[in-house]
Amino acid sequence: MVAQLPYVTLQKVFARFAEAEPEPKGELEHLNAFTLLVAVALSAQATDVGVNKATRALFQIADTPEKMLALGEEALIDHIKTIGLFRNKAKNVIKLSRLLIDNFGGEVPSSRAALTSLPGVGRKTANVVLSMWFHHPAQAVDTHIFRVGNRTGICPGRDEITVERAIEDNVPVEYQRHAHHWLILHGRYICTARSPKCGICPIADWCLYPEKTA
DNA sequence: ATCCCGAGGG
DNA sequence: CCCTCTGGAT
Repeated sequence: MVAQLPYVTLQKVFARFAEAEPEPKGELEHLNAFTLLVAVALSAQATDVGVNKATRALFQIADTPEKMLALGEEALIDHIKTIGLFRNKAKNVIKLSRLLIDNFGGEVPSSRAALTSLPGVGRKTANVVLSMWFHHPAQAVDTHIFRVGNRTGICPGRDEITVERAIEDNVPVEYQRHAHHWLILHGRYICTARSPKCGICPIADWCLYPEKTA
């Protein structure tokens, strides 16, 4: 088993997160459900800053599946060239736009099965759309949350699905709605992959990391 | 387990 | 230079 913080401690941890940032929001720019889905798909192994820079102009001309198809793969590549994995992503976004029109009436579907049937959309991306757009109780586990969860002991797990369950089972219910963004922002700015900023960490008092490195 | 794959940080 | 970034498909 991976070391996990007790429930009473998690209450204090999340109360601290809530105190510092009462309404945490994602940092991926989008205009509607379609652009959110595309933005999240593009964000794989890329920074939100880089994705936003590319999608700003893109979404102005292509904010619907129809317009994305009209734009076409080559022109789409021109827009997202600066993002890693751009060839696969461009191909996926075009196919996905086609499928939304053919199979879902041009709308972004609201079930995990339907979402993950789309190319380039896996469990993580689906969970982000489900929770952010449809307000379903889904926990998306990205690279930050996986690292933070395991390093601190807040929501540990050998794989992403185990971490998802750790959040659902152990994070106090009243905090689950914002758990995703609290953890992600914490991982992005404080509990960074390299040289975490433990000196300014608001939850350092309860973190298991010092024990692990001792 | 491996490939995809550019930009930014340290 | 090496590592990391809101992963997914094979």
